[in-house]
Amino acid sequence: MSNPEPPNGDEVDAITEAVLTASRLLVGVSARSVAAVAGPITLPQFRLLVALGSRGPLKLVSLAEMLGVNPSTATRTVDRLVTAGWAERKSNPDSRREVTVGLTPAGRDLVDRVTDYRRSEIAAIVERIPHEDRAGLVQALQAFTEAGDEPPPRASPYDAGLTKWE
Amino acid sequence: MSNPEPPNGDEVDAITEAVLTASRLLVGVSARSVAAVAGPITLPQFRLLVALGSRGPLKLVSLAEMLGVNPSTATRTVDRLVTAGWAERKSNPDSRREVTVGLTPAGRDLVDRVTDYRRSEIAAIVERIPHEDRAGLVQALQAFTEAGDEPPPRASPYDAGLTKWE
DNA sequence: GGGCAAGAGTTGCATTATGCAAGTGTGATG
DNA sequence: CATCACACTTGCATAATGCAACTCTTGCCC
Repeated sequence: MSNPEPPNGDEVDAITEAVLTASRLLVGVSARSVAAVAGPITLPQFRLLVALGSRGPLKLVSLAEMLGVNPSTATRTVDRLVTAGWAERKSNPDSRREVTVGLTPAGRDLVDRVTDYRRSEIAAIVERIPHEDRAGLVQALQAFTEAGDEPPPRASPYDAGLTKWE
Repeated sequence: MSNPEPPNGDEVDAITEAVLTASRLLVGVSARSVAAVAGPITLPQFRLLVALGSRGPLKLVSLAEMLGVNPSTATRTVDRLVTAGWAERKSNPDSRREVTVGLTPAGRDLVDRVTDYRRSEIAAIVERIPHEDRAGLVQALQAFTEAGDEPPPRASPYDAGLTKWE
């Protein structure tokens, strides 16, 4: 609010709108990637697998916290994933009141396939960007990401672009 | 795959990763915005309101199509929104088999508040970006958005950054 | 050691979200 | 007017969720 540059608010507004628009596109890519690859699974189930994939085996409460859901919900979602063969419960020898949940090979494979698909979708878009426009993109996006990562110091439950909401 | 530039695949990879990272951040912003403003409402309900807000009153089938859900789901979600006072059913005088659904003032207000909140969240991030990095951002994002908008010719059910998944 | 509070997970209960299939009107067509 | 396609709606079954109550374990204090 006290910058030497003349056009400040306007610049911020322009960037904000551009980001908002790009945001919609990216969210769509995430959505289609899960739908395309992870056929029979539901989204909440997939989110749980992603959490396990990025953070390794977790105890149930931590998992619920990461996903922002009630432990009871996590319990039952894990039940279904175990039945489907994508996750497994392991009893913790150090603390018998804790249950550790991990991915099975099939679960890890599913997560990898979706991530690969999403990466390829984004790459396909990037390849259509004119070369002269590409230069600033990496730097600009990194600056944006850095600016956005700082204030919300909490851990990211938003990995894989999948949140409880969108 | 037949470009004169030497570093091509690498460049694409770098941009892809940058986009993927930014994507997670943006998705988190969307999520928090809804959660912060739209207290009692559920996400599927809010998505429906957003669809109505951006496309105006719609008949039920169109609405379901936009949201990517079964018409029966749309019917029942509309039921709840009507009960809550955010949406209203209007019979179409031209075709008695169609039902037009629109926002009530309260519904429109809710959608506006969430959108404003999200815009302010993004603006807050943008303001933390160093000036020298801002220059390329608008152009880069626009190029990205344009590149991404072309091939998927379908209408955007992803408005408001809210999809059926994430 | 006994007892108690806190923590971890599960289960009961109620509501919402969803898809598929079947049923009810309505419109368009020949 | 008979029929077929469309636009919902409703029945049915399963998943997702939160809250509250309950069972075990652990940790801690006396």
